[in-house]
Amino acid sequence: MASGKNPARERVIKAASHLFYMEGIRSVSMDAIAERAGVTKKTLYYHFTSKDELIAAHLAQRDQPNLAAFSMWLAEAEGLLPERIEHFFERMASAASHPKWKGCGFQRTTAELANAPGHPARRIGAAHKKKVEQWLEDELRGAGIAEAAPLARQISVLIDGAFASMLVHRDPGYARTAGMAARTLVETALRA
Amino acid sequence: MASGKNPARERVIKAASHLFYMEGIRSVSMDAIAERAGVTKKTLYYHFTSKDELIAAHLAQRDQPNLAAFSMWLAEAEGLLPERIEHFFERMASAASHPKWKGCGFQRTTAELANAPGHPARRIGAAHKKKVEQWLEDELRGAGIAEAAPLARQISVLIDGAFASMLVHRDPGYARTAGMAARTLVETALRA
DNA sequence: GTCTATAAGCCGATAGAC
DNA sequence: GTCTATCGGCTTATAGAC
Repeated sequence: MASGKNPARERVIKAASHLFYMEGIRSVSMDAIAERAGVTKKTLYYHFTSKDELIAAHLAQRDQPNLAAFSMWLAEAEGLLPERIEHFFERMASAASHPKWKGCGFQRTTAELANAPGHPARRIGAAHKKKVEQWLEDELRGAGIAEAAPLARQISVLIDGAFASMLVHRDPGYARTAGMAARTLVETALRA
Repeated sequence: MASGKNPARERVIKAASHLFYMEGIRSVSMDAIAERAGVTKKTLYYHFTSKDELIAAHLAQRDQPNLAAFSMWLAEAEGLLPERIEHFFERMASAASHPKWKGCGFQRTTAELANAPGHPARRIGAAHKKKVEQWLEDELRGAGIAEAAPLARQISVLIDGAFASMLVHRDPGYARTAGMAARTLVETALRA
């Protein structure tokens, strides 16, 4: 479905994704998306019946790549679990150091749609974060942590806290702060 | 109209504050604010030269009450520091249980203004979070923690992570998750 | 309360593929 | 011939600002 079979549709999602992440949801117009995608608004509304649907499609497309990046950041790390977790947060910090970085798209979209709890994009965002949590739980259990679920939840809270703090203060150092906390929590769990 | 004890400017800020928090920044119009405040748009633009200025004023007004609430949540707690910190997060959870709760206004405003790093409201938001961090540091040091600064930073990341996670999943339980993590971190620091 | 700009969404028509 | 994907222009509502 999302293969190269539909150039225009793909270009629209790509354009929307870029603009939504860079500018925010509500400040981006459908006209701007159409222009950037190189299609007319008629084509845009042929593929997406509303802006809300396009917002959801944009987040849906970011789901897997995001999970893959997270997975890689942990997989590439060497050493024992505490060091590997800390490396993960170090990678968050370096990602946030890029000048175009503007926080977590899922979190920002959720914040901007706080008045629309049933919005399709909200569901996709929540599902994405749950997947992160589940992935963490599997990794922790695989590394020998017995009570993996609560620790995975705690680390996922630290991840989102790092995203939020780095954006507020424009300081990647907060990911390292979160990493130290996560390391302490993992070490404590390993001792139990 | 009904001025006197309730000056127009105050009513405008109060109306804006309510609408911005409930609906988000960009989805609230100046007309809606004027209507809710019971003033004409002429009066509104007499007190605030732009919407951006009003956004900043709204956050500035929330700064002190927010800090006061945080302070109370910790002050009212009994027991030792780890229990008191956990109580703080429990109070976050109960605040988030109210049906009208929609996350942290500072965090959501920052997210919505992610494309405007120099926006006055961004500076006020960042300053507010720094004050929270500083207040935590003072409290921790007062409770006998030597290296209070890094721990305060870690707990502030947990606070923002709790705000973000509770909003995404619409589940106050994430504040308790953050509370357990914070408790572990405090206990570890106390042992050092 | 008026102005100007711009937002989201809609419509009839059409060229090429099957 | 029908179907699919595309195009340009238009309507109505509402935005911020004075």
